[in-house]
Amino acid sequence: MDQDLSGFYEKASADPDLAWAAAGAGRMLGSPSVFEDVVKTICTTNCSWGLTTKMVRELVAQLGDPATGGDGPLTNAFPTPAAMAAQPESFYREVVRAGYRAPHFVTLSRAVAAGDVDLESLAVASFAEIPDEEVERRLIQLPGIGPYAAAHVMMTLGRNSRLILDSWTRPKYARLLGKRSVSDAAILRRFRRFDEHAGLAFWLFVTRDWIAD
DNA sequence: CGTCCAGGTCTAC
DNA sequence: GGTAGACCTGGACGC
Repeated sequence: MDQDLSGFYEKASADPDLAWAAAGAGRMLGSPSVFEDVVKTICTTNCSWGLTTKMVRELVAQLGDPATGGDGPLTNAFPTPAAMAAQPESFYREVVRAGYRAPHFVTLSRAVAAGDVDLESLAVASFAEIPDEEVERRLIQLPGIGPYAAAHVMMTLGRNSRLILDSWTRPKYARLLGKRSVSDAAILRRFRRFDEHAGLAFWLFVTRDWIAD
């Protein structure tokens, strides 16, 4: 919530389809840690939302620390990298039901727990210190993270340049335009004017109806 | 009961 | 650089 989006609002107010957002819309809610957002985002890939929440629920129920999460199993904290690193691949397949994502969770959590991969620095680094290109490059290097997932994680970091293009946003955008489908190139062109806020502009465009007005 | 596919990614041409 | 194929799961849908 501490992001300064005045630059975005300036451009949004000049766009008839997004002028409404200039009243103060615009943050993607992030998790307490980048690790948590990365894991959760992997859980959104190539599956139903129902399965996504099921996998996350299982991770939290099985590996989350009740002591730091409040009272009771429903408020467990999200598992730490170390807690996830201690589990074998079979746990992620058989208990979490993560399927082919299982080895990704093992590789990722062990790399983070061992200090070989530093995700949390991405949350505090300034745009000058680590430009979006570099953040995206590092994220895509992670197992199970591709262009879609990198864009999604970046939004939670307040890095709004990349567009979240997936099987939900693409048809939603096309539907809002009254078209059967729209190419990615056309979508990118439409939001190019928002520069470093292009991803946010696109996201607000396709989620506008989530906000009652 | 078989096929398709959902908030994709990765490998191999 | 662009693109088929494979890949876990589980709910929806057709037969």
